[in-house]
Amino acid sequence: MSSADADADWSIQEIARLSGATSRTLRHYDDIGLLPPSRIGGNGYRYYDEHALARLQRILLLRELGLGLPAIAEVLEGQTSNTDALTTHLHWLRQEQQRLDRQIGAIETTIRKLRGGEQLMAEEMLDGFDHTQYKQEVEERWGKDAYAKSDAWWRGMSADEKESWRARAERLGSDWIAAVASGIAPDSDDAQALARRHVEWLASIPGTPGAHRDYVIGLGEMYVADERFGANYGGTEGATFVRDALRVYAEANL
Amino acid sequence: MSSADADADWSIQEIARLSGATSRTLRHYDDIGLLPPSRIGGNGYRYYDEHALARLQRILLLRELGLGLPAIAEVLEGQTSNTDALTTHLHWLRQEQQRLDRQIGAIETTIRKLRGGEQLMAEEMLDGFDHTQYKQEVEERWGKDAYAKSDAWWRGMSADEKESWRARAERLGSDWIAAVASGIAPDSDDAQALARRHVEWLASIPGTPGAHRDYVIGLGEMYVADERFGANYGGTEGATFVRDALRVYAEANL
DNA sequence: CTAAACGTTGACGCTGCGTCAATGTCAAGC
DNA sequence: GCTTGACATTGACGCAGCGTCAACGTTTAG
Repeated sequence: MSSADADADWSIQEIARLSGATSRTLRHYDDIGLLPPSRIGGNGYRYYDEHALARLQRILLLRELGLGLPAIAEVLEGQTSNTDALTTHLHWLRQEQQRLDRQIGAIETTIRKLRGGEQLMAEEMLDGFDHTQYKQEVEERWGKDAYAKSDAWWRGMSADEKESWRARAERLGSDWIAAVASGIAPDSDDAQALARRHVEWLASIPGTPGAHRDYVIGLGEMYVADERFGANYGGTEGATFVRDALRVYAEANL
Repeated sequence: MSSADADADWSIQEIARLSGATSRTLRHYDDIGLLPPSRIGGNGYRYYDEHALARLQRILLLRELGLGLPAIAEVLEGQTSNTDALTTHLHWLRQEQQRLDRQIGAIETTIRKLRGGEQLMAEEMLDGFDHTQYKQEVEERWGKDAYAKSDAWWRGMSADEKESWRARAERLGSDWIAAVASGIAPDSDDAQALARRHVEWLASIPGTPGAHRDYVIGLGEMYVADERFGANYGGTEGATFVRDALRVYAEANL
């Protein structure tokens, strides 16, 4: 009979799995009165029916939108309408976003200042390279004019082009940092995909050897050796990861 | 002698005022070992010298950029370089921003769905107006074709124009909500400036009476009476504030 | 009958202080 | 020498939303 289904209720773990919330969360919602169980067994166990499940779904939906539990409670009590609550919350989110915008701008400015100048990216890159132990090797292999060529390329760009290039470099750095944070290995598929992107990015800089095996490997070493470069990849730890990933990639594909 | 100045140190309240932090914050920084006082009196009082003050300034600077106290400690200990810490933090801020972006998008979508359709803004505005107690008065004064005209105006806009108009309306709503939250009075200068903006915005909609005294006042009443409009201003409370501000403005200027 | 799985009620932890509370100290004026 | 007010101290709770033990009953499958 279907009445058996209609009267059914579930244990705390069962709705936890049905809804995606944890049992701890459900007990918390009970504690603060947001979602009391529909029934409590003689053993103290909490049981929930489909009514409670529906209420839970609404709670989780609003929570995903970022509303606080008290605000959610007001909506469910009918004291506040959905649109009212969401509009208010939307406003607060916009404030937060502006705050982040300002912080990001301030940090970018600070980082650039710490580097000692805005347009030194390219100079630093090759200048830094020269500072490494690989200087001789590089000059022998790719010529002493590599620096000059790249410098001319950089100076030839418009401000917008420079900004776009910088943004691209930052996105790459951001992804490297995320990769490190996620705990994957340098030889994993994801890391190797990043390495490929990195090499393609390098190849887009004229005057450099580009996708050349020893150049890529040497560059990786430099990221670790020179803090100014490592900073783009989340510091020494990140730079080490990038170096290892690049080496694996270069030895396998270049 | 200048040596008297060089050896000076300050009480906790004094550096609090010098730095802008509160004394509670300073005691907290002492508790967690982030900024110990340079000297502790026999009475247990904390005293700070110019060295400690400089350290405090660095702390506050990094804190403004959003870094956590443990991260700041690492930087000051020299375990992490400035650029490393800032780059890592920058990455985390970007993640947060994307999260907010997604939430904002989801909420806007939800609100529009709740309203029952995207492009009903203008229709709702005048339709809702008609539903109020002011319908007769409005029709008598401004003619029955006001709705039709405005409807035609809205439908004549391109998608981009509509979006831009919607964004403008949302910014206005956002500012109203901020005004209410800040606790100012409806007849304050700031609120009246908003009212002016609001009226100018109204006047930009063809087919409406625009900056007409009774129209503006009646519209304000409608915001309170009809929840669909009040939602744009943070709910009933916000709508009431807008109504009062508009009335004051209209009676004084129109 | 037993072990595994699941249930319960506490209670601490995290971020960065704001905010009392209870109490001691110091400088200035009478 | 005493009072007063400003300033100092060390706790300790509170906030948002659960995660994470801990210590201990209950149900269920084998």
